[in-house]
Amino acid sequence: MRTREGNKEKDILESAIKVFAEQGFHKAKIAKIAEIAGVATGSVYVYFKNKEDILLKIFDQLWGKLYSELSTIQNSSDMSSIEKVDAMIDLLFDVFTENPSTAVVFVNEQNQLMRSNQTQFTHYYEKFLDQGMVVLQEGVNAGLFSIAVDEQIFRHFIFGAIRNLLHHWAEDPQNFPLNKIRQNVKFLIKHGILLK
Amino acid sequence: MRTREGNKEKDILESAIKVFAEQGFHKAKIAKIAEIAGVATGSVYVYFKNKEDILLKIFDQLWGKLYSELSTIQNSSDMSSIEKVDAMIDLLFDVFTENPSTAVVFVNEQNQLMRSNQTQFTHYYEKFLDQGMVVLQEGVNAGLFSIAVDEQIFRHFIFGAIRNLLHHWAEDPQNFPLNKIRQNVKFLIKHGILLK
Amino acid sequence: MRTREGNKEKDILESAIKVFAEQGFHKAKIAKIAEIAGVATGSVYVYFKNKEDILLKIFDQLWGKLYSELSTIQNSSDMSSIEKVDAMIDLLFDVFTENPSTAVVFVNEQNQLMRSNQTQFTHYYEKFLDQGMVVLQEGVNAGLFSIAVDEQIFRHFIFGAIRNLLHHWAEDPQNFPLNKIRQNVKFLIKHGILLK
Amino acid sequence: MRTREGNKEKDILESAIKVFAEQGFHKAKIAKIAEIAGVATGSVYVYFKNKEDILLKIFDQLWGKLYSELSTIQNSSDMSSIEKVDAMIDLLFDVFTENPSTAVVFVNEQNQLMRSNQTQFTHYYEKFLDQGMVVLQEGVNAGLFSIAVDEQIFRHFIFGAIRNLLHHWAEDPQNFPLNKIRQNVKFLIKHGILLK
DNA sequence: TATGAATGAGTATTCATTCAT
DNA sequence: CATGAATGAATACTCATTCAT
Repeated sequence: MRTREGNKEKDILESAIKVFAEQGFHKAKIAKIAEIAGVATGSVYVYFKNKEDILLKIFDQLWGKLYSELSTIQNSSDMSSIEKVDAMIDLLFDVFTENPSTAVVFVNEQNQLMRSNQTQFTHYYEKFLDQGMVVLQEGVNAGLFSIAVDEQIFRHFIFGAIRNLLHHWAEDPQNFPLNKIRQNVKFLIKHGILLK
Repeated sequence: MRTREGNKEKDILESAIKVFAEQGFHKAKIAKIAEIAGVATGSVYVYFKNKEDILLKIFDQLWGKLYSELSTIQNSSDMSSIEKVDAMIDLLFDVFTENPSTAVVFVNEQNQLMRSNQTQFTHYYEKFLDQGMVVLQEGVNAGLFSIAVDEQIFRHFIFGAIRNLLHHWAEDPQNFPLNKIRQNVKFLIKHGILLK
Repeated sequence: MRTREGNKEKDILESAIKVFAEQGFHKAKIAKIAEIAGVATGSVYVYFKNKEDILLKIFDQLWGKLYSELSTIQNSSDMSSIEKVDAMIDLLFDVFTENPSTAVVFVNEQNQLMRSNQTQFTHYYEKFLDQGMVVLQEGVNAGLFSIAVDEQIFRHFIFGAIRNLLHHWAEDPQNFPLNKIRQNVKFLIKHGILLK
Repeated sequence: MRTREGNKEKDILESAIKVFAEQGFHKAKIAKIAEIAGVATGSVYVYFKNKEDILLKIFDQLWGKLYSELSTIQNSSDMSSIEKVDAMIDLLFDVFTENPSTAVVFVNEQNQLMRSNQTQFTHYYEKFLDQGMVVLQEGVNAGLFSIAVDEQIFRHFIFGAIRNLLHHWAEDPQNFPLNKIRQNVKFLIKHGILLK
């Protein structure tokens, strides 16, 4: 049988994102992923080493894209550090808005995967985070950002905050309009909650 | 009773926290939890309905304690809203510092559990969050906190931030001294990253 | 604590008959039997060696009673063989009518028990059957009953027939009035289905 | 397919009949059934939903065959009702003689299964019994059979009698030559035990 | 490449039985 | 005798992975 133009690997990956988002990694069944992808169970193992490898490639794709786009922002010499931070936040929200299932998988599974698979996890993730650090450092150097905050701590602070918001948005999009979240995050990062 | 002293339920709960923290819920084996608790496998089912019930009771205990202590803070009429927010943050860091394994279990398992078990999840969690909202609202009413931020969004913002920081601290306590994290979080929440 | 006049062994036996009848032997739980009998789980093992022993004693009681009453019939010198056969059938129907749960347990469990526990099974059962054979033999000797039929075969024939009818009566007493069954059985045993 | 020839479903079914007959349903182990069938444990679940489903399919096969053959008898216009009854009895004895293990499973397990699984039990069983009723009714209408006997009662009478005899034959074939049983049953059904 | 029937290791849970009190 | 908390052996079922075709 000739598969027209079908990209089975892509089909399986997209199917897996849906199933992982709905069922969670552990409860997701390979047979179900294959069924939705329209391929045989065994075909999954033609393209992926095992179940975890699918998850790994999902994150590889995700962070590869995010890193690539962040690089573009970072290289925009006409943007201030403040604008770059806003653009970073927009980038995260844009990517996850377009791929809500991916957001759910990211929120629910990435931590566990990173724990059990420290060596294989995509290097794009670290590169993305490092790139973000550069933006922040530039702001500090330019006298725009406070030096009272440790960069590593800030990175986990802001990342955890956004991740949690995306999580709740993905579960209940109605009550958490993304634009409002986006504006609030930008404001909080810059000014905190204290007036003045 | 065959065993003179000892609270088996407590032993099992503490053992389970350790094992869940180390292996994650899915990979944790009941037999291992029983072994570490020093009881027979079957005894686990004398005190807990099933594996998930152990997790539920871990969170019930955790949020029960946090809610109780937050209530004390909230009722301290001699504290300003700003001091109360600081106290809340200290509370979270204190409790998790004293129970690092619980912190890991919280970070890794609570989301998944809440998804698959919305009805049974401890009500203390919601009460804790609501209590936190009251503190924030008081600050807004007192003209101390910005009204530019939606309360629900702020709650998930700050909660996600702290959770992520605790996660990285629990995994690598050396490189993330908790006191520094604590001070940075307090600062960021109040002032954000912008100078002035 | 003093138990007034309570005969715990009897209570447990009666409770067990109910539970075995409702759930079947394998699905019946000792804890449930104890609960209904109003005793502690462990007390069951004061009076019975194990679960199977309860069943053994149920049948011992049943066949002991049936054998005893059959002996009375057998010794009635004023009854003809035909009358004795009728009386035997009445006896079976009477005993099981008074103890429908026992009928269910007999029908569902005796075969399996006899298979797995050939040595311990109550000797009253065999004695009852042997006694029945004597009645039959007397009828043959008196020229009343056909000699075309093997006694062993007849014994299993009539016994299986009655057991099956009791089974259906116990499950659905409305649609199988016992008196009608009783009359039909007596007729069939004597005359078969052929007219003339 | 890894195995060239061989019908695994059939192998498992036949293996299960043997094991169920020897051990009884509850004591039978899936692993043992698989071993005797020459397949892996998991393969059992490729063909059967669960342990009970195997039993269900055993009875489906059994009663499907019996019903089919009884239909042939019933449609034989050249047989009298008396001959049809004889043929029915022969049919039962023939089928069970050829499959002694199936006879044992039937005798020991069908009642319990029908109780716990009223909805799923094979419809062939009821159809078989109904078909038998038609034969009997024809005999009554033709003035051959007594009308003193309720059909439902007769059906359970004769069925229980034969089942019990098969049971004892299956357990001890030496002492119960089937041909003798068969002849005796035919005689008893027609004439009963009374001379003349 | 693609398939899907076959595999078998792995584990939560049950419950008859025990025994310290 | 009576208790019931504690025990731990026993097993049906799942599902990621394989491999003959």
